[in-house]
Amino acid sequence: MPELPEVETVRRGLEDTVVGRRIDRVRVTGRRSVRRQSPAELSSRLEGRRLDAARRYGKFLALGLDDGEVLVIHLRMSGQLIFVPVPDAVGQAPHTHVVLAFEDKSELRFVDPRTFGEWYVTDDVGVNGLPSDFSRFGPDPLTDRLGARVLATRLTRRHCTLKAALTDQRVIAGIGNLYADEICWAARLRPDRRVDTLEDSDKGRLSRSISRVLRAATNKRGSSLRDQRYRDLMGNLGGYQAHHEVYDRAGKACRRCGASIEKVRFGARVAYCCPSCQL
DNA sequence: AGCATCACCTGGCTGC
DNA sequence: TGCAGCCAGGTGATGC
Repeated sequence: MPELPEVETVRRGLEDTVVGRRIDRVRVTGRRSVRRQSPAELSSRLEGRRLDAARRYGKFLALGLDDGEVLVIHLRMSGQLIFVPVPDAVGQAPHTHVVLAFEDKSELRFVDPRTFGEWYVTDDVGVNGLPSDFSRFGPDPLTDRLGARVLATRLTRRHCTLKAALTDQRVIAGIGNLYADEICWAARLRPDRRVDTLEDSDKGRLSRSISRVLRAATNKRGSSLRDQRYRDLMGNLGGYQAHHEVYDRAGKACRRCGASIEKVRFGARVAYCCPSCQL
């Protein structure tokens, strides 16, 4: 499931491939991927436009068009973008729901088995080139500075668990299930710890861990899990899975203290953590 | 206001 | 072997 490091890897791929290309034809075949507007409307607002910029905020992609509008793409659980330079040579993968065909015949294809992912075009764009309603999200830890003081402010008057706060996009944008667990381990804090019990020193470690884990994962081009679902635009796997400390490591030894990693369940979600060195 | 729960969806896994 | 049933997981809506 793509989170910030995976989406950032895809964004960089988009910058290297489709930015600068003009859209010739849009094919929407899936029923659910375009739902805020009709597929016909989406197509007519895209066809003839040139892609001018590939931006990202949290887990959202925002592709700037040459008329000022923005194409927003969210991959959600299983969405994948594939760049195909020579379409005739490559058969279309199952669950391909949207295709942008460019004037030079190359294609950007959207594959999404679980159909949670979404595409829409909006003209409600701020000066940063992002949709105005993205202001409801918290800071993006890769592009905004998220120091201990800022983080502490964003966590005040909250009584939820640390993991719930980390994955709440209104608090911080871009963190999901996997990286929340990895960040908690790096900060030596339990994911089910109540945020109102955190000391200043905890928040300091937390802010450093958020930045460190997300940067390291982005440098490794994200994580591909056992299903190898996540791939970048060119079909390459990510490399950060080899560096996971807790995620999907139940029963294995903590590489910091040797204790057995636990899979703990709270609320409707599951989290992985070390019962010994996370407090 | 803020927190918890649910709906959305389907490939893949578990267990009988 | 076959199949039913469950699970994952981000976001937004709904309920409390």
